[in-house]
Amino acid sequence: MTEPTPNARQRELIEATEGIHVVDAGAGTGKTFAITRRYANLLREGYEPEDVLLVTFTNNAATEMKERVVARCDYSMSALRDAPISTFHSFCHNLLLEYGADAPSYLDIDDQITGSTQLLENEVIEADRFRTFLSQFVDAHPEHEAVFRVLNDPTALLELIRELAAKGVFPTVNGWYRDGEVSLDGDFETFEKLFAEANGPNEGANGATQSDLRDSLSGFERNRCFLPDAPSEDELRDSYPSIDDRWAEEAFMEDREALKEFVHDVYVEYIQFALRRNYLNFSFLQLFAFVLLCEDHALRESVAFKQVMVDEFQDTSEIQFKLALLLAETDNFCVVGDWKQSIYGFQYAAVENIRSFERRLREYKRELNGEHKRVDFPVEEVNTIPLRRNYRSTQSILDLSRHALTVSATGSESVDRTVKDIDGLEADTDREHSTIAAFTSESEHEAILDRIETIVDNDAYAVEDDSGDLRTPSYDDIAVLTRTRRFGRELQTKADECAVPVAYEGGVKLFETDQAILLLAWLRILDDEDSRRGWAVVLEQAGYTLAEVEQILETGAYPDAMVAFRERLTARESVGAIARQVFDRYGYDDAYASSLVALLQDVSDGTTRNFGGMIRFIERSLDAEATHEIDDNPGGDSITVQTIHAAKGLEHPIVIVANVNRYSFPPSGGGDDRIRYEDPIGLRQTKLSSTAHGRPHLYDNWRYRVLSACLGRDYDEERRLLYVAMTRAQDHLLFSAGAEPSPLFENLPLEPESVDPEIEAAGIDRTEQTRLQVSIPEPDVPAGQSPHALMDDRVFEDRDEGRGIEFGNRIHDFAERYAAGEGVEPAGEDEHRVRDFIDELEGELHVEEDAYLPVSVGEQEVTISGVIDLLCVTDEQVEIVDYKTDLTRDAEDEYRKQLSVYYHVVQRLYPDRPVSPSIFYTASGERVTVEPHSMTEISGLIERNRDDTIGEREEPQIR
DNA sequence: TTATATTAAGTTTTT
DNA sequence: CTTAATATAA
Repeated sequence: MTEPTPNARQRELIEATEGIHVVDAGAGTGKTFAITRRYANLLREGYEPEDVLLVTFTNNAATEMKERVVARCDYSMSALRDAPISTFHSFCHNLLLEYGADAPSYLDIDDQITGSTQLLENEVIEADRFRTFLSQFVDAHPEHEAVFRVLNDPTALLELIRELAAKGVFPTVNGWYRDGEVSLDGDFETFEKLFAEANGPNEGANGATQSDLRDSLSGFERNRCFLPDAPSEDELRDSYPSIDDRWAEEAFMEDREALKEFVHDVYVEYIQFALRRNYLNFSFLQLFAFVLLCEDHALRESVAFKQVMVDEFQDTSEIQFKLALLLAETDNFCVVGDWKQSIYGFQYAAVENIRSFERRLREYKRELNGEHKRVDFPVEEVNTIPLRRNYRSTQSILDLSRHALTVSATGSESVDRTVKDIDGLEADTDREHSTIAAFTSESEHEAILDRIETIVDNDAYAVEDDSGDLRTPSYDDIAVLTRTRRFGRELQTKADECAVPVAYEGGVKLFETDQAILLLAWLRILDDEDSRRGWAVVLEQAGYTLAEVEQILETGAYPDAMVAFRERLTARESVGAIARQVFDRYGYDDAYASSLVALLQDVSDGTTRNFGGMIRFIERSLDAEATHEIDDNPGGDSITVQTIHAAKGLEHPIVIVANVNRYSFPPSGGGDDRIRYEDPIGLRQTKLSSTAHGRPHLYDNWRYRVLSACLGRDYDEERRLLYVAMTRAQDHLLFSAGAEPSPLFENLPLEPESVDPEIEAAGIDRTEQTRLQVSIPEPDVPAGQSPHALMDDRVFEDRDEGRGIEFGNRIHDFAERYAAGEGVEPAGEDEHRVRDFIDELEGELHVEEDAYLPVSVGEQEVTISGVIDLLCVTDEQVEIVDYKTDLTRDAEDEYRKQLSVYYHVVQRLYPDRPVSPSIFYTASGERVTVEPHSMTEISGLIERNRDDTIGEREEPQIR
């Protein structure tokens, strides 16, 4: 790809190598391009790579940056290998490895970070360790009993610790680090303002009506039980239209000493627990790096950089902003981001970092310079560079996307921002061919698939190609973006049934796959502890009826083959090896299986055969709904389905924003954490344990009730998500909702069309499964047919007019070997013609390619398989050749069916070029191109064929 | 306009 | 189970 010339703004960024710069880099404005150019420019100006810190959001981004920098400067990839182009986390990791041994001592913790301290990456394992820690903790601290009882989910505490760490609140052994405690107490003055805002009277038709706060406190006592000190609803809502101001203080002021003590002790002791077990989590990495840089002035000054750049600044947390400041030696400080695309609040990203950059910068400098000067450069002058030219989308898409940031997300919410307040982007392209539309349907999944089918090959949805021309769209050009992962999975299932090619991208719940369930069952069998449960799964899976399974479990008369298999597993050394053998046995040879093997091998240290531990790990992973990135890209021409989060940074010619429904976008329900840390009210518990009425009981915390009524819910991030989704689109943008669209959908300036999908939602039961055969040695595969099964058998009679199958085989054999370049000599006229024919072909030749085509027939999923004689592939096209030794062309209609199957297989392999199936008649040297049947026709042919032979081709019986 | 009942959900994911 | 938005009754 040739790099374009930077525009004026980009050039400003590239050349502004001194001073503080905030780059407001809108979507698709060539941000990465400009950053890498700026980096290269710094090197050109004489900076060494080790002078320049460039922080990215992900490791992938770091690698990509390096690659792009290498392309623009004299340094090689290996020269930049150790350059500080990395994520905050890996920077901190390296820093601690090198200088961090005593970092814990600044928190008065004696344990050290040593060379053997590992980064614990798997959160399921960490949760497990945390649970272990917590049960010990409770035993050791009976004084915390009252707060501990309040917890419903112990791992929520771990999440709280992560949150505190991300916000720079750290414990020391005897208290809190620096002014951490102030944050925990919250800020009453700020809260008072929120209270006043929520409590301001509303404007009614005739005079003032009650405040939002008074309104939302109606039913204050319904379905809950407060401690006796709580005011009654009548007391609380005594005055009208606003409640009495004194309630602000009454609610805010609360004795939280016990709570703070509890959180403190859990926090600091968990850090100690982790250090003693030689591990750190991602949060502690940043925590210790910050403490180290804060306290060790000599070290900070020695590692500080002459240049600091932070990419994706809208996704940084408070602690990361502060880390960046500590790492800057001068005011050569450049942050790049787009507040409109800040969608990682749940990972404690703080939009304010970029939205109120200057204020935070000054605030943090003051804070960090408290008793020692740590940020030794002026922060008064900040230059803002807006990147507004968008190289991705059409103007109409960009114009609409601004509305996303101002739509109200509920029926009642009012957004106090208008479209005019949003800085718009300007499209680089003049083309204005975009279709922007919205549709609703009772059956949304089908409606989406239906729409996809109308888009593909439809010039009304033409998309711009690399050279700026319009071309016809294919599946590849379409992406369906969803708020929740669940909808994407559902859509994928539906698409499989309707034979629409889909590639789901993003994390997969690995432990919910058949593979994992089966493996878990076998581990249970091996473990003995819960072997009945394991056997039940395995037997049922093998096709035994429930009654039979019960009987086998009763008598313990397990099938011999299974017992033998168990013995073989027992001999295995490691869990990884066991997993591999199980998958081999069942014929699982896919990405899920190999990921499972790798993961289990990884978490089990590769050596232990601790089945109990492994079973627990899998169970925990199931509980936690843990997801794993699986490299399962089938390739080929297929639509992309992914979450909006996963799509960030990407672009697609055609985007369908799907599932914009009530309860889904924005998602309903809030967290039910019992201990929370919220700005500006600080640390709170939603329930209180007390024996006020004799028995211990969990009371609702009336103060929290009032406080949270003042905070309300903020839907800004949901709007930004919608914005991100919309700005992924290059050419066309569609929105889809079901029976109950979200206000986000209804309030967009669009006129939704209600559609009735025509795509047949044929309730196809997938029969595809792989079973353990107990008496049949071969694993059962999907009902298989060869393309010949499609054909009318009569055509084979007398086909070769006496030349025979033997003859045909010989010619095929010769053709295969000759095409493969084996240097065989032709014998006979047919073989000579084959040789001449092959010699004429230009392109890459593939012989005897296996072809599998899944076809939905009625309620069944059937896989047609066959062998393609010859494929000739060039950049422009792909030719399929099937040799026929027939003397006549009488059977051509039948052969057409066979070639059609090959055609569809090959077309999926090479979606970008035309595919032409043809027959080469060896008897005449004639080559005939065949018009392939459509998939629907093929499935019809199979059905007809099957009906003729009913009863003959039954599913292989199990057992 | 306000109080109560009903409803239908249960995120997102990188390090 | 819990939350919060909305429909409905008063």
